[in-house]
Amino acid sequence: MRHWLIKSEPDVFGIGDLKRVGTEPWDGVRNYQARNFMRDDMKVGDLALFYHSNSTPPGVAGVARVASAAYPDPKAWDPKSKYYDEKASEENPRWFMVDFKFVGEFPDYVPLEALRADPKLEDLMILRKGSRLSITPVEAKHFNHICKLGGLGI
DNA sequence: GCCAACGTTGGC
DNA sequence: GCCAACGTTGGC
Repeated sequence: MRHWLIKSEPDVFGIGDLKRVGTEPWDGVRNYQARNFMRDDMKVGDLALFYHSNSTPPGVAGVARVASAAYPDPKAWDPKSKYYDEKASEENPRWFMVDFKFVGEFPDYVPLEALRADPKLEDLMILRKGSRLSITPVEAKHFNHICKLGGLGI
């Protein structure tokens, strides 16, 4: 099993929203690297850290599980959607997504500052300068360590 | 609101 | 294939 970190703005969709709805299609990803991770590498059952970006403070809020194989993102060919892409179509979808299922919310929110301060997380991808990728792979040891910081036993 | 860093687009 | 211009991300 692989581990991931997914970013979301809590003002738009946060861990509380995922808890409420249970399962959510992760649509709107419009970055090729992130798409490739979902389409080619994610497997049902993989676990992901749920990161709150653009929040005060930013940090990891909980855990989600990959709940579907990748499938085309229909918003890509919906002209009314803000995720519309004129080069995508049902025949040639271009953008893919998976569903995420709520696993748990951290009893102890882990702020970005705590991630940065932790020598064990030195090479975590999102801590690299200029890292903006919304979906990144995470090593199992890092995943487990962050869950521990969050007070969630998986 | 600022702005550094990055990805994408399109002219050439 | 280069690269300038542009748009976006996301911390601060």
